[in-house]
Amino acid sequence: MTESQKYLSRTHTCGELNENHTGKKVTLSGWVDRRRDHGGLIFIDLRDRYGKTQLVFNPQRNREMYESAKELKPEYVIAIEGIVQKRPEDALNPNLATGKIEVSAENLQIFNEAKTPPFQITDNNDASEELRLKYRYLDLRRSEMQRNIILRHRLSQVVRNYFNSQNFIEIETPVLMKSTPEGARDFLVPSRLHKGRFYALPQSPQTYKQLLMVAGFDRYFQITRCFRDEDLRADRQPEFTQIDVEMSFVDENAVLAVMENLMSAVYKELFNINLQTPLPRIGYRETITRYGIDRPDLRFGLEIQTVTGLVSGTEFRVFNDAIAGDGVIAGLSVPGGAEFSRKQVDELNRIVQEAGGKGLLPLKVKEGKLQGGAAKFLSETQMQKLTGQFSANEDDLILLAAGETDLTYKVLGVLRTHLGNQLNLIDRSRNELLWVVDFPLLEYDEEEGRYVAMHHPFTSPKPEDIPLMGTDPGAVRARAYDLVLNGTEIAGGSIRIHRRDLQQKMFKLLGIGEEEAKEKFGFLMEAFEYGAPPHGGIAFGFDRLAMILAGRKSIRDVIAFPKTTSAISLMDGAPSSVDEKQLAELGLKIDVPEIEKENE
RNA sequence: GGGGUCGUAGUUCAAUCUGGUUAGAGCGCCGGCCUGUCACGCCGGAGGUUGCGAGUUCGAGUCUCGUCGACCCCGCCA
Repeated sequence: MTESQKYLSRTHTCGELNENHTGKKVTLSGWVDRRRDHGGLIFIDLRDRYGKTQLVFNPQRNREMYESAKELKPEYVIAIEGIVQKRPEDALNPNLATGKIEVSAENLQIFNEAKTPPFQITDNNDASEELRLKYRYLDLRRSEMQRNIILRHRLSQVVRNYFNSQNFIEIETPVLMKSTPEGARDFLVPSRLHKGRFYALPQSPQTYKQLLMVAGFDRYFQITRCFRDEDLRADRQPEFTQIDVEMSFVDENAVLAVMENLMSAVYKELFNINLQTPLPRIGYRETITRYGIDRPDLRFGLEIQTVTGLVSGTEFRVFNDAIAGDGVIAGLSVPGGAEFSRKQVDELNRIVQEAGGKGLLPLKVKEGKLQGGAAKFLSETQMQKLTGQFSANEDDLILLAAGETDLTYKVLGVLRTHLGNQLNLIDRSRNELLWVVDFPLLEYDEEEGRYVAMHHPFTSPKPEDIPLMGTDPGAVRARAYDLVLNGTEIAGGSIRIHRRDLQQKMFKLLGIGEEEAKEKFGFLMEAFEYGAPPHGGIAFGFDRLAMILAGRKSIRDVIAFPKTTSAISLMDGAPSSVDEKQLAELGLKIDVPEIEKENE
């Protein structure tokens, strides 16, 4: 029947028919979503990416159609020709865009039958992610996933339109590039023409976009894939997408303003939300002391207070040791926390210790006084000042931590995030964007015994801090900035070094010798000698941005074909071993004791 | 590299703590009935190497060890 039949070409999608089409002869195609067989009457929901439309097979209207509808099972791919008719008044479906009409079938074409899928293609899908990933093409049929992917598409369109309207040029940069030191592990690609040599996949197009600035493309952007061979997380995949941006003849303010306008366009176009700009800016040091993290979630308070001076001069060793060790005493106040059970407080203590801290000193606010192990060391005045600084009220719980400065703030940051979630303090309807600025240029890497770039080696130091490069490298601040949305870093960038001498100084600080610098970055250094403009830029984590905008907890939900936390593609089995012939062509030998057998 | 949660029917889970008869339920699937359903309804049925391997035991889904896999976190991710 299907072979001899003329191909039925759709005239409409499954999401667009309404009462105005009543009486029209139409053809729809799509997947059978559900069949409701009443014996004497069969309903079928036909689904495509635009929506669902109810088909009705009435034996009194068309006996043959009715009989053939009995064969139809979920996920069959069909075309149906029929007449649009209004539904009876008492059989409307207000939950469906097409719920006022139905199509009475007159002609059916089955393009393809379908096996029973391993999980049902429904919105309230509870299949395991493992199964969804293995059958990703089925998972992607679900409207929830389609919404995510379509939102991602709309986001990329807004981005392209915005940058185009602002005179930016989209330029593609190589995916096969030179392996560079510093940063993440590279994915390597062997070369057949040059055996024993390797390309690297870009961790980001950083050097290329700087060279484009030297070339005079003073406003560049690209939505591009980046690769980092590191361990995965809910918000980290080995390949991910960046919105990469670079501008010439700009300072921080110009870059930030362009990006704020981009975010305004995104919220306006996608959600019709007017974003308040300019966005707040907070210094790195300040965000650490207030939130214990460089990407604070501003959707809730619970700010950290530093009380080192306030509790000095006591007999309490924990405080005095911290002070003597040049550390801090800081904490936060939990509203109503005095009612926590012993077990709950122990749990918080455990979290702090897991994060590397020594522990917490809990102080309950009861009848205007503080209760707890540390309380007996505090004078009446100190207690009052403490409750004052924390703005603590009756039955609140002040949690203090004492110790080395960076660690103490870090553990309090972990504690703050935990409490924000546990106590449901996070207002999920809010979108809290902010800039974190004035990052340190370098951080000391204990393992390597040298300074490493906090951002990357091309980040410019603040001009007034350049003299410190020789004397106190750790104190040098960078012209770097991060954009943070609801506690997630969604973009990071900097004003770059554009002079060879300063770049060389930077390499030297990083322990990259002149030879190595020449060998790895000689092309960039040379370019700087032919007239490099001052420039700077930024890169957005496109997947993370899409994830947050889609209200998801994992970037896997906004990536069509993501990998598992062990970097495997469950659908196609990548990575896989290759045959000897391929290896021989590349001049490669595998030196792994036991190559794991691929499943299937 | 480290820590944690999980792995039982096609699927989502129960039975595991406290070892003991035939490993249950919802959804799906198959068959039957049903002309206004839309998560249709009703009746019946099929469906299991309890991830894999070893050990303890008279006896293991259950306890122990190993291993594989998924997910979350730390390290790592300029």
